[in-house]
Amino acid sequence: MRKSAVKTPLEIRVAAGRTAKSGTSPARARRSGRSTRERILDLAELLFAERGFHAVSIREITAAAGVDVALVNYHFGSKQLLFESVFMRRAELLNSERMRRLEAVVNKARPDAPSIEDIIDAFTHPLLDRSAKGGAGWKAYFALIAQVNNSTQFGGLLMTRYFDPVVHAFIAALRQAMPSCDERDLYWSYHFLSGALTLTFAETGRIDNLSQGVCRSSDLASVHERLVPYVAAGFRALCARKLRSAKKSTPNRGR
Amino acid sequence: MRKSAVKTPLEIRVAAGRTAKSGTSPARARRSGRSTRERILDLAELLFAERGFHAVSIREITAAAGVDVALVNYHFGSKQLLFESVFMRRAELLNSERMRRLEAVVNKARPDAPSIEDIIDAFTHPLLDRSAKGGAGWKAYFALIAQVNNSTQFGGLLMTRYFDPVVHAFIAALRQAMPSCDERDLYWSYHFLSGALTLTFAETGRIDNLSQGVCRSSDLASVHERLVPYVAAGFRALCARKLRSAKKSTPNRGR
DNA sequence: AATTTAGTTAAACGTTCGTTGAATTACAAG
DNA sequence: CTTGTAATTCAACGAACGTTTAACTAAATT
Repeated sequence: MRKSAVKTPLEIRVAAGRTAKSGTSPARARRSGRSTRERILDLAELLFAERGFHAVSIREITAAAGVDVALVNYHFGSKQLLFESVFMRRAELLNSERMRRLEAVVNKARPDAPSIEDIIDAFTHPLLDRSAKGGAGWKAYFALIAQVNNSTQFGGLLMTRYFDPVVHAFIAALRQAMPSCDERDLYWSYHFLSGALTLTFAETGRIDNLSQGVCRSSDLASVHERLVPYVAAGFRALCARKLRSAKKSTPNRGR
Repeated sequence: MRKSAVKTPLEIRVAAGRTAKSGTSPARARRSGRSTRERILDLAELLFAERGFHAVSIREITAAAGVDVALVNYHFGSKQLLFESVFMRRAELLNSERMRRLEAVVNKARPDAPSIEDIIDAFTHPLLDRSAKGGAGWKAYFALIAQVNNSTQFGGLLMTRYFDPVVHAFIAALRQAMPSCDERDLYWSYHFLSGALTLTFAETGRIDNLSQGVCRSSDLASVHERLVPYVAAGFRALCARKLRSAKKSTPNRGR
C-alpha cells in the first residue's frame, strides 16, 4: 500500500493513540494545563464548528493550538480521524448523562410510565446544561453536531454510529408511554425533534435575524421551555392521528 | 488591489453575468439542450449537495459538466458566487409558489383566518411536490438547504437573505390565525419547523438506519402527512402554554 | 465584408493542501 | 548514567487548489 514502509509508521501512530501505560498523565501534559492531544482536539472542534471540516486546514488547527503541524498525524493518524475523535469525545459524555437522566425519570414514575415531557427533557436537558455552563467547547460541539446531522455524506453515518443506542433507549421509553402509537409515528416524531433540536442548539443566528431581535439564539433557557411542550404536543398529535386516518390506505373500519 | 489590471477582467465577468440583450438564447445553448451556464449550475448543485462547498473543486464540477475549468470564473466570477447562484436559482421558484399557495388558502378562508394546518401546508407542500416530481436537481437542492440552514457561517446569512420575506408572510398568517399567541412563541415555533423540515427533506438516510427499515427517508408523502399535524400541534401547544405558565416570572395571578 | 462582441479553450500562475521522513528532545526505566 | 521510548520539530514531498492570461472561435452588428 505504502511506498517506503520500512518503519511501519502506521503502527507508530496507532501505538501513540493511547498507550494505556500511565493513565494519569504522559508527563507531557503541560503548557496551559492541557496535553497536546487535548489542545488539538479543542481547537479542531472550534474551527470545524465554525467553518466545517474541509474549510479548515491542519495548519490552521495546529497554529491555533500552538503545536507543530505533524502532530495531528502523529496523534490521530489523519485529518479525518481527528474529526471523528472530536465527534466522539463529547458524544460519550452526552450519551451517559442522557441515559442517567432517562433512568431517573423512569424510576421516579415506576410503575407507571413517565410523561412524554419528562422523557424528552431527559434527552434535551443535557444539551441545555452544557451549552449554558459547559463553555465554548460545548457550544462549538453542538454547532458541529448540527452540521453532521444535516450532512448528506455523514448524517446517516456518524450520527448512527455514535448516538443510535441512546436514541433507541429513548424511543423505547416513548413507546412504553404511548403503547398504541404506530412505530413509524414514533420514529418520525423523533426525527422532527432531532432536526429542531440540532438546529436550535447550533445557534446559527438565523432566528435573531428573522425576528429582528425579538428572539435570541443564545437564550437557550427560554427556547428549551418552548421546545419540550412543542415536540411533546407533536408526539401526542401523531399518535392520536390514527382516529381520523383511514383515508387512503386500507380502511381500518372504525378501529 | 490587483497586479496587472490592464484589461479589468472583473468588468468582463460582470458583463457576462447576463447581458439582457437577447433573452431567448445566446445561440450557444446546445449540447444536451442546456446552456453552459445551466449545466454548470446543475452539476455544482449536485456535487455541493453531496459533499458541501469546500469539498468540491471547480475542476470536479466542470469535468462533470463537460466544460472548461475557466468557464466558472467567466460566467459566475468565482466559486463562491457560483454557490450563491445555485442557492438563488430555485429559491425564487420556491418562494413564488409558497406565496401563491399562501394567498390561496387565505382567500379561501376569508373572512376567517385559515387553519394552522393549511398555512403550514402552503409552506411545506411545495417541497413535497418538487422533491417527488422535480427530479434529482430539486432533491439535491433540498439537501443543500439543510446544510446551509445548519451552517454556523452561512445559516444566519443566506437563509435570511433569500427566504425571510416569504417566512415573514407565513408568520403573519399564523399570527392572524392565533392572535393571542406571543411573538416569541411564533418565531420559535417556526424555527422548530424549519429544523424539522430541512432535515427531513435532506434525506440523509439517518432515519433509515435508525429505524432499521421501518421508515424510509425517500417516503416523503408519508412523512409530510405526519409533519403537518406534528408542527401544527406544536404551534398550538406553545400558544396555549400561556395559561399554565406564571411559574418563575411575574406571577400573573390566576389569569 | 469588416468589425465588434460573447463564448470557449489550453496552459500556466502562485499558493496551499495533507502527509511523511529523518533528526532531535524529553522523559521513564534499568 | 545509560538506555529505550514517546513526543516533538523541521523541512520537504507531490498533488490539487482557485484563478488568470492570452489566444482562438463563433455569432451578431455595422
